[in-house]
Amino acid sequence: MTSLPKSYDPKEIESKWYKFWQQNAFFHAEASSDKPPYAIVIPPPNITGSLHIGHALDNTLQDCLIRWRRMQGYNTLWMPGTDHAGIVTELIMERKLAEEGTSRNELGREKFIERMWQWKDESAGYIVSQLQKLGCSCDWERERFTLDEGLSKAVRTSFVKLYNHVLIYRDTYMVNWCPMCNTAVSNLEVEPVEIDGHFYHIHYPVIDTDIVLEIATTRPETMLGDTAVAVHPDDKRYQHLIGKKALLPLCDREIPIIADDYVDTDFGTGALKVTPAHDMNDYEIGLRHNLEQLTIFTPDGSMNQDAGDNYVGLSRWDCRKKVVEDLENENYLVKIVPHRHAVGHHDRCGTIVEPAISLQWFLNVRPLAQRAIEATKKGEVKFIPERETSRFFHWMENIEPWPISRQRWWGHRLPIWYCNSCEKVTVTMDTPDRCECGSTDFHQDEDVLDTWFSSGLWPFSTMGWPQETEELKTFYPTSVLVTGWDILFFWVARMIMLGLACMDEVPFRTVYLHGLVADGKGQKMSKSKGNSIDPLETIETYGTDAFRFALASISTPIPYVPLPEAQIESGRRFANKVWNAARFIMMNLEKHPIPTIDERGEEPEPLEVQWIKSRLSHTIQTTTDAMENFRFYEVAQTLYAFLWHEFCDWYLEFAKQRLTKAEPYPLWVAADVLEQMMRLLHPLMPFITEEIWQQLPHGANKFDSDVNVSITIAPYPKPTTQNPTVEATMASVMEIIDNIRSIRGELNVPMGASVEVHIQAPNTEVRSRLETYLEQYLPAFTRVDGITIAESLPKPSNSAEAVIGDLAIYIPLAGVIDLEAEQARLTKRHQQAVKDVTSAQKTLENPNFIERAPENVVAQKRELLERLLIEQEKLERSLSMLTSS
RNA sequence: GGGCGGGUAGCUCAGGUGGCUAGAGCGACAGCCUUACAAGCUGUAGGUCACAGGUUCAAGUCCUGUCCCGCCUACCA
Repeated sequence: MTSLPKSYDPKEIESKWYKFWQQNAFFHAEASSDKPPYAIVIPPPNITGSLHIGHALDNTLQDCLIRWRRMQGYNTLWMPGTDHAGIVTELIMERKLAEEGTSRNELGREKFIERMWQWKDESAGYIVSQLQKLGCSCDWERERFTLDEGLSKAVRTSFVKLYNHVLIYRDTYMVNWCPMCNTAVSNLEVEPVEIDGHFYHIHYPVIDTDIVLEIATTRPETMLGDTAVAVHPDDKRYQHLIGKKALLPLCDREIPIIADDYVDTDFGTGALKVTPAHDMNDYEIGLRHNLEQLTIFTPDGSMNQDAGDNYVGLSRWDCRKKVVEDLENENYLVKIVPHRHAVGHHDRCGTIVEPAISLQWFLNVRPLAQRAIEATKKGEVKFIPERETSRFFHWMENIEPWPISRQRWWGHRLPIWYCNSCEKVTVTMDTPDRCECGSTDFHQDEDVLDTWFSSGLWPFSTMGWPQETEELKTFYPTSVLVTGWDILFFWVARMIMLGLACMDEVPFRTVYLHGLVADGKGQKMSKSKGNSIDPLETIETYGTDAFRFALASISTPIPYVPLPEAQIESGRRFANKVWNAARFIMMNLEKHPIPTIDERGEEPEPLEVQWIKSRLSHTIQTTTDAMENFRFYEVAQTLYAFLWHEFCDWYLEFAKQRLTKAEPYPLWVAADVLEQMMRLLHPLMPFITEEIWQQLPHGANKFDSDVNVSITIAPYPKPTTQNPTVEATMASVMEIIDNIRSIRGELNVPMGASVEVHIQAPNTEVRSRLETYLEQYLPAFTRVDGITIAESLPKPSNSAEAVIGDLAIYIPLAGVIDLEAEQARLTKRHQQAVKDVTSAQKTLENPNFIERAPENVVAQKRELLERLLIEQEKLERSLSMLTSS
């Protein structure tokens, strides 16, 4: 008896094979090789993080590509690694510290970083082991971490290089400031969220007049930092006030009334309070009019001394309340109206960001973006789906300087030193020895780099840059980058820019941007929404292969791919189906072992063998094309349909039938087809395919001995011949079987009951084919009591009938047949036939169609109509017979 | 305000350059433990392809407009 259990149990099998693969270093890429290179760098997950559904999809697809190319004989490198993920990771640590009753500031920089490394060391293996559970065939010997020595050197090297090209500079500018994280962030990290706020209308009295100006603001507390009121120069209502001064309520400060085009006369009251230190637009107005920039917030988002004695120390929100109260008490508040508007939130911590003026380091990305655009236009990088290209261009064309310094500790410290004597700035790889002024006393910049800076170097820093390594020569530019469309700007764009800047070459040839996993309702899965599937739990319940197959199945080009539980169940059922097909074949192979090639005689190829080979070839072709075009859902669907509905539903039934007649050859072919299917399926379902593949017969009678070590390095199947004639013949046989089954089903013939089948086949050639094949095949699918095939034969009384073109199939059902049911059945078929005939006739009656449509289309239509007319006529005749009898 | 994606069976989705009688999975219904598989087998039902025009011999597919849904993006305080 075979060792395969009745149901597929993934647990043991999965851990067994992953170890085997690793021990044999199948995933290791050669730094140089005769094989063509194929490389993917992993989007590095957070070192302290755990596998979420987005990772699962992303890495499954990458693994599919990598395994597929490896089998195709490429020298494949899947470069793995992790990211230090600056701000998020620090935030989590800070939460931990708070629980311990301490804080980052209490610990101090050195101790804090020590803790971070400790935590990193503790958790580093976690995410890696999860990726391995998922089956990822990464080259783990090359694993990298963004804070590694090598990668840190890459960061410093690129920084110095960019600085020397005057692309990195320091500037005082308005940036988005997170009061929670106490750092500047880039505008990409700011997520605008629509919130229900208010419009506060406030009176600003104009000095030396009785006039009051009414301004409207959503942030009344910022008035404490107002240094002007602006109106549009053409606004008749306010023109006469330009040049006068307004009295700022609560502050007793006189501020100028200025004219600026920026002001929209139709919005609000048309009078704009100007807070140059706390609003991007006001900042620019301030620069134009040389206004004072009055900062009223502290870095942690409360009011500073300049907000005035009444407000100092209050939080932004408490201050707002108090300002509104005070305005009301002093009769400056006109009204408060509800107003919905977008407010920027820090995407890492959710805090409302504060535009603030600060001294930061910037990377001038404009020239880099220009190069990236040109390279893309030249086709050096291709985006899939193509629509992403326009999103990429749009962002690149409107790009702004990137603030790269972060007032944090966990990350790459800026390689910038300030002389303690003369203030001179030195940017070098390591601490400078001495300053121009002769001093040897320096201090390094306190800030670290935006995490995305080091991620931007990932495709080459992981391969040893700035050294000129063999890996870089072999694998750069990499082949594909696979990630979600949501980080096109964050990461992909930066990699392209930095790749061009540092390597003079784009980092990858193709960018495949997949959708984001959504729940059954189409909502993006996320931990915060609580609608997320836990990949590890899913793997535990369904098995990795089932999960991976489900993920591949949903990978259509739409932006949000729904992953309902049922999809994963479907994956599991499929795995089980695969398992049982293999089980069936192997059980029978024990009884009918495959002879070696020498022992084997010339076997005649029965129709079904020719058919399955042709279908397999077709499947290989479709699957390969789909893989080449990143159509993973099509790969999954094609393999599912072939394996289940052609191989299992039909071919194995044929093979069974042959076995009853002691004809094992089709079974041997089944083993061969299964073996090839395992290879086709391997990129999607690595574990079960390895298990089955290993159990299939190997050796002289089957495969080359040097590739039979593992399916991971077995060749990906290539299409052979396809045989349309055989396929057509088989299709007609199948159609007859389908019709007989349908009649039995609809007329409630019990499973066990045998029926006679009479077939009228006027065409000689068709008749002889049917005589050959039906005898062989029919018993495999339905119980028959004898088959009669003739050029013309009478319809037996009390028989059911099916019509296929000029064929008529009669099944005598004396005593069983329900005449009414049969009449209903035929009537329905007839109605459909009439409908189809009418539609075909309409087309063919149109002279323009005959004239202008391609010949083959016209011919096809004619054939169709002919066939439909015959069917219609036959059905009519049968119906009239039925009603008259 | 711009731009993109979507609206096809009860649900979730396929339907590259227009051309066989519009498909799949899941679900529903009916019947089956037919010794590979009940995570299975067999059969059945279910669609005026969002709407309105247009181009064409031919439109789910191309064009225009409209209506919904989602997303990206923008300095309207």
